[in-house]
Amino acid sequence: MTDAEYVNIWMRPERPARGPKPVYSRAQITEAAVRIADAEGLEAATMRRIAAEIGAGAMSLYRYVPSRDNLVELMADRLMGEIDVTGMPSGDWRADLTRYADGLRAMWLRHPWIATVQRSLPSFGPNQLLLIERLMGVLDAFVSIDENLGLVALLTSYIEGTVREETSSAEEVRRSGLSESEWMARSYPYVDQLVKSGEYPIFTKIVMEARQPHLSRDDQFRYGLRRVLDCIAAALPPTAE
Amino acid sequence: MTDAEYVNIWMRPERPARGPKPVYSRAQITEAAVRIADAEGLEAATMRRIAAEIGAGAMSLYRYVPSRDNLVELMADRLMGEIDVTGMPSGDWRADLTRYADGLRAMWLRHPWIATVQRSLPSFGPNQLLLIERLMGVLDAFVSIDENLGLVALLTSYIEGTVREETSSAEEVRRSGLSESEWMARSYPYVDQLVKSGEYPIFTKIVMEARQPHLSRDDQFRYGLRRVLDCIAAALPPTAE
DNA sequence: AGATAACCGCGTACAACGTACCCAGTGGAG
DNA sequence: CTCCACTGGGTACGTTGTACGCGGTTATCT
Repeated sequence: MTDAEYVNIWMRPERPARGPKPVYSRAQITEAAVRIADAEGLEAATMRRIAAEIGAGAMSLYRYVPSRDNLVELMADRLMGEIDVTGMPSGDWRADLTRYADGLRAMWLRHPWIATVQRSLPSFGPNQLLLIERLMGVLDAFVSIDENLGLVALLTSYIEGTVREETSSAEEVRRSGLSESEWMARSYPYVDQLVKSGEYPIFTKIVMEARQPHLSRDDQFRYGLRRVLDCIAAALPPTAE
Repeated sequence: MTDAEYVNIWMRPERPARGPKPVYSRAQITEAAVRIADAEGLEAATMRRIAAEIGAGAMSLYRYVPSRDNLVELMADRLMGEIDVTGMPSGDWRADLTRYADGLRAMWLRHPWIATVQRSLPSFGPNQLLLIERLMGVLDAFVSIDENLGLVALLTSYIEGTVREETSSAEEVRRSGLSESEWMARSYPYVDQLVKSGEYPIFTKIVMEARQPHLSRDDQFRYGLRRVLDCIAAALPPTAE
């Protein structure tokens, strides 16, 4: 079986049997790539840039990783490892799911570039697998596996959807290369024109509302999360609480 | 004001005052790009490829669109236009939101590449604006604008989250260039190894369950949607029904 | 009517990307 | 010791987005 015949990175052995000791490692490369993506966006994490970060030649990375796409999969799984799900299920499903929600959101806020990579089903890295076991273990005693999948998907969708909205404008500012105030000044005329046209009353209400003092992002998230958890509670048998 | 100073495509006028008549149009270019992306994925919609599709030179496109990123924004807004929200609010909020949900999901299934483009707040294209007005008009009479934003976000997150899951493995197959059966055969050893290890009982349950006959995707979606709508109903005042 | 300036389509060119290929050197297995 | 599977990495190729400039076209101004 040649390297090209692997369809999944996780099956490919990292260390060879013979030959000189490798100087670098998958973990080290992944770490460097994540560091660059955090600071300058995923598109800045090019093979040459990552190699330079760890002091290697560009082509050396391909001894450890079959392609850039696969490296991004490694990066995504590394991020999953940041979500603390130890001790789940604890017996208090609400507390467990809240901890997961906070952890997932915090991870996304640390690594907003994760929004641009779509994970696919077959890419079950070790960290993602562990997350699935622990997280779905929380409701496993109460509902069928199908129901469990649906409820976890609902929760995760809520978290990812809201955090996507939270980070998107910040990412846009970063990608444009403009300062935030300058970017706001550039965007203003368009929004102002829409508001003044009078054709978009609800959009206008949103804009006006956005200018008022609000709950913090955290509180807003918690508020919505409580609603989702209530929704989940309604799907559980009465024995669950 | 030079072209470079526009921060938003929607402010840039399409037609000039003087000079020869343009042969092409933004709409035509966007249409061609969407057609290519549907058939071969967003990454296949390169500037040269799009230009070839409409019989133009590669650089001609830049007379109509400032950059490829902006063209993708145009494409995304064109897709928003496919969601039928005419006649909303109709007075029956459940029916309205169900129609929106079905429309959004169907659009994503037609254009799965939309998952890879992250929309940002400032990019309010005409179709997106219209969608916001109609969709948020549905609950506008019952709740505050903040509450409305939260509920619509919850609904949209559910739809996009589930449809993302639906399309991700199909997209993976397409990107790999393998046939579906060949791809399944390649993936099998890894999943099998995980199952046989005995370390992932819940993952194993998921895999076993997936081999059994199921509700259709549509029915599964409708089932989850009903749960989300019930959750929304709980947040509305009693006068809403 | 003629001059002007703003626009048109598009060919050429360049930098940056992922990565195929090749090389000389290295160290465990026989 | 010999062998060869492996190492890091240099060179090179195809593809990408797009800056620039050309010669032709047309609405506006003198």
